[in-house]
Amino acid sequence: MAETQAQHMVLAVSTVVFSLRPHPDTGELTLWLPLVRRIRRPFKGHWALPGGPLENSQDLAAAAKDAVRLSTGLQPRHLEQLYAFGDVDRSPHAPERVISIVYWALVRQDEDAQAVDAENVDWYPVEEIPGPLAFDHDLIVRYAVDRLRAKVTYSPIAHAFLPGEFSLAELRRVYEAVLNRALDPSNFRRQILSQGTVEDTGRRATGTAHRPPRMYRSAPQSSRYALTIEENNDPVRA
Amino acid sequence: MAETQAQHMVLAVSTVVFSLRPHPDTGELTLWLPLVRRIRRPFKGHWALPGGPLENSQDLAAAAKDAVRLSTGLQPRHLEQLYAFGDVDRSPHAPERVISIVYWALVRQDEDAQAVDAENVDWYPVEEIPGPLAFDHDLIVRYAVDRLRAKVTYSPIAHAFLPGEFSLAELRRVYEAVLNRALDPSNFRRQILSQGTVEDTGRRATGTAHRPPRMYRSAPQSSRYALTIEENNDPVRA
DNA sequence: ACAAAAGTGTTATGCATACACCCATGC
DNA sequence: GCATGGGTGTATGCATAACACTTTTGT
Repeated sequence: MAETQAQHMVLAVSTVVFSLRPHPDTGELTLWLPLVRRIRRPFKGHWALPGGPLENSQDLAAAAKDAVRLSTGLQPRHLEQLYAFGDVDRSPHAPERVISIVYWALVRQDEDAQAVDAENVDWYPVEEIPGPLAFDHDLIVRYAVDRLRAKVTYSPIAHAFLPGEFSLAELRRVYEAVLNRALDPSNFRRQILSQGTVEDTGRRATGTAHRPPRMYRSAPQSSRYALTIEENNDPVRA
Repeated sequence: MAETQAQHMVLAVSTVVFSLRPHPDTGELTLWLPLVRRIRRPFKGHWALPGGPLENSQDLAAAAKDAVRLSTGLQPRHLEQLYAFGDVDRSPHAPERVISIVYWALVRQDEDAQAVDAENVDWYPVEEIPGPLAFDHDLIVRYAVDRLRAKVTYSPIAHAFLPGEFSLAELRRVYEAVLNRALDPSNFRRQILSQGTVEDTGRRATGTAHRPPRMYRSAPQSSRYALTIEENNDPVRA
């Protein structure tokens, strides 16, 4: 059975990598992601998600992390499995059937500034993807954005975009960029503080043109699950 | 690369199948699932989730559905991808590395009564699994139960356990069985009716030993997504 | 009549939203 | 002083929960 499989299937791992950068026109913070221009068939010349075939000795998450590192030189601060895509007809012009296990990742805003893009890699705002992408990657990107937007509302993943210390206004701007809508500063403050997901460092920012804000750090999680270093919600052994 | 993969990996699809049956001791409705006793190494003699290697011409969901049909003769009324498990060390004594894409499914209570279990298949209450299961299937079952419990609170999947027409008390008992706690009948009624996920058939049940309840059917979904026949929430093409 | 479950009404509580207003700093 | 964003206080509406109460059937 394994032999039959082997000749006609490839198992690949890809990653949708999110970062926050100002929009070139409006200057507003928005979601960006890196794409890789394909240099071979099928879909030669189209843009695609970073990824590649799964190596035999690699865990799935490790392969997803490698996709980030190899395309951008960055280390993801949050990594989580999105979905496995494996319809028989999803790679129409490919020699083999491709099953893709897709992850999504967040990178820190300050680290993103030092991104070293590999050959044929470019970043795009999620609303301005140079489509159609290769394979079913348009669908995957849309799904990943939906998941990120949903998850940010009930989980403290937004912290993963920020450095170790941040003001609540910075955190709010992250939420606003992800959700693409303005949030009330005072209510946002109360909600975040009541969650207990951040703690006051006692320090304040300096050099602002106005009242200096308190700086916070993200608090150690008190989930009933043991969390992995990426703070994802994968099923874990107790 | 594909050749290297081929010799050492197998891609399998398994399904966690949930049904509702009375508990043998208490008589209370609880979650059950079918397990398959392994007749070959590795984990010979242990119980495992229904499933098998992915056929080349099969979509992932079709393979998951086949796992249900071949083990129990049943047709799932809800089918949804759970997670892809692929750690290098998850199949320690197997000749090859196994990557499993796992689905979870719900079967209707009335159809379950006609289940025809295959050889070496038996059902167990989810809280009384004859563990340890093969591979990492204990972990998978626990994760699937968590997902079901979470999803039932914000999605009308519970309907999938019930036949075309049902009373709100029957629906409530489904929720109570899944969540494993009692729910206030009056508040439950209001919540369900305000969601608009059920509609009154105009008929009433007969032969009850008390006031006959109205019968409802599940209402057509008005999601912004096109839904598949299984009513899952997989990413779909617009 | 009584038991049992269906179904309605009322109230309390907590959370999200909206928004008025004060605070502290650089210029 | 004034502009700017940080930060606090308060009223309102909505969803949930708790529970008293009425209705309708079979026995």
